[in-house]
Amino acid sequence: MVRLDYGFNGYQVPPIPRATRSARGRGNIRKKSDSNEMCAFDLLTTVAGKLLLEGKSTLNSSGKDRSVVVKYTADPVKEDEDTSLKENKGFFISPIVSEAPVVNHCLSKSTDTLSGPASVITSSDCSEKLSSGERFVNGESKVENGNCSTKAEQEADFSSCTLGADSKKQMKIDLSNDAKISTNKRDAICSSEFPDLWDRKPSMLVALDNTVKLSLSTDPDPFGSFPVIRNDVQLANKDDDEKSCGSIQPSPRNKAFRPAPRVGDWRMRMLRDDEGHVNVDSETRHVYQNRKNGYTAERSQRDFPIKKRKLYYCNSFSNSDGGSSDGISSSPTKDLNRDTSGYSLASSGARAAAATSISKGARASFRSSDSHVKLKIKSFRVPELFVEIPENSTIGSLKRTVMEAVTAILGSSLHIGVVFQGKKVRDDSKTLFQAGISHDDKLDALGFTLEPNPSRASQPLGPEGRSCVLPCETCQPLTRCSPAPAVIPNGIQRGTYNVFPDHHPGTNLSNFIESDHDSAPSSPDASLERNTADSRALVPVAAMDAVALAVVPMRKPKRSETAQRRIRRPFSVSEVEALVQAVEKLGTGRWRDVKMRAFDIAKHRTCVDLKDKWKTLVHTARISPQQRRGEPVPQELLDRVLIAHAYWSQQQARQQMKHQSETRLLL
DNA sequence: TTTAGGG
DNA sequence: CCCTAAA
Repeated sequence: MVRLDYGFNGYQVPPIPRATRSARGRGNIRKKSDSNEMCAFDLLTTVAGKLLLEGKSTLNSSGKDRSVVVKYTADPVKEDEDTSLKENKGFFISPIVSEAPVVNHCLSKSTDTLSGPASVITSSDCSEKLSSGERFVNGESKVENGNCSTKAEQEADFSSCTLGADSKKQMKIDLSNDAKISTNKRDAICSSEFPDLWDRKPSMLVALDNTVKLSLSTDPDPFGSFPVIRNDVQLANKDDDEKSCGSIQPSPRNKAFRPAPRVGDWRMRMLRDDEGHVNVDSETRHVYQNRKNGYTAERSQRDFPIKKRKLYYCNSFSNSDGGSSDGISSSPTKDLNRDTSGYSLASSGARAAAATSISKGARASFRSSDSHVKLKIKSFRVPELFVEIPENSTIGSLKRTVMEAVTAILGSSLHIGVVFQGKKVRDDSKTLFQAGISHDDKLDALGFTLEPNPSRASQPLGPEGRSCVLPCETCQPLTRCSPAPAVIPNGIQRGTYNVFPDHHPGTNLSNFIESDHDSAPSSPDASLERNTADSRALVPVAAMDAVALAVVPMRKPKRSETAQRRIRRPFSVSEVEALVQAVEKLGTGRWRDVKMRAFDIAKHRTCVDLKDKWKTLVHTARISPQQRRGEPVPQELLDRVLIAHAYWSQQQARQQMKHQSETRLLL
């Protein structure tokens, strides 16, 4: 080891022979993975639980203030079952600490705007434009038997709603502030009003209704014994990717309401509910098994989202026939079906409820006098996603994995599809009026779908190539049940898919990583702690929303194997800092070492990424500050970049000179 | 697989 | 970020 005095104090010049280095490095890696901490509870094969994204959009570039929280609740009642530990696990993406933006329900006071129970507001509801003169007030709303939809009473603002009046096991959830939802057996919310909407065959999801339960503190059997993935994602697509509102408020403490900064913001909440089901579980479980030992956590997680295809999402619908949109609307209901009695019964009950809520939700749409069609998308379902993670992974890695799974899906592989009166509306240039979407009475025939980005449609399916694809046809039937109510922002007419800009807000995972890096259950966990209770409270809400949920996830059956482009993850300042420091020490050209040194935990940062980043950093440092874009990097760091770059460049040159002279001598 | 570069 | 040629 030689220490150079030149330039930097800690420079090491001893480029270890490649072979040696590699060997050493690999050894280290192995060692590390072997020493992974064991989790207190087994996460076993899959991440079964609910994914709940709340608060600011995960898509926001300001992804820093969110964290993934893992919630685990032991279920005493089922403790005797080996599945008990697998239940009640939930994942939440929540705003970190006070950053939590949010208002539980951004319901406008306008009587024109209707909202379903636990409805989520989208865009304009919160936009200044629409909300101007309006207030989001906490009120109370009650949904009673057979009436999950909006009624006069719901026209009032509320941050809470009550479902199901009578029931022994009444569940109450604090949505926020003082909001509460209490609900009980499915019957309470089931309505027979729109049975016709559900005369399709039950899907697997429906079947699941019997086993998937709402996870409430009073509920002994929250999720049945099936892995359930529930997520509730809020997407925001704003011009500036700023903060958003209209998210469910998990924490009562967060009372501050942040109005969306811009008009025309388009945000929607994606909500996905219990999708797991027995078959899926068993069939996919093996997928999660690790192939090799050494190929554990680190590996699987690293490859997770994109290319390695360990992450894939699909519909759990059996899509047997008659296309079912069920997945969506039914899911929420499951939770409400406390009664596991009869499958059909439960199913029908669920359906009824869903139908009701939907149809009414649709009615909520209205046409304002100013020729604007106002819709409210209560929620969107996110295609099911599976996560593979070794059971000996740390909670932190689990969080990251889930976060990546979610962001990978939301950030790069979805776009919006519009379904109106059973048909997909493909012509983006057509106006709402031309499409007939402006008629109030037809709004309930309007639905939105989240579709995989065509260019990256093909996703790895099950291990055996088990298809998880949901036929496009399925979307048809969905229409009716997907009255995604939402206020339509100005931009919607232009083309819905714009809703998901490609540059998805830098889902910045670095936070997690960093936090994890710090190994201090700091901020994220702290927020977690706080939100835990609240998160739990949210569950019901999600369920509710799901009921009203209208969008059907669907996936194009086939598509070229085009590899999916990785989502963009801008380097955070701290990452840059780490990179700079590592390069100062190791020099350029040793990216693998740099990676191991500074980004060992950041699975998504490959040595190539680091190399590229350094390249751009050097470039950035050379251009004028005015020309720089993105999150500003402290000048101090840029200076170091230049210095280090100059130093190592020179070093490299010298090395070459030396080499040349040596060969010359030999000759 | 890692580097190094171009795109 | 991606893709590749080289090593």
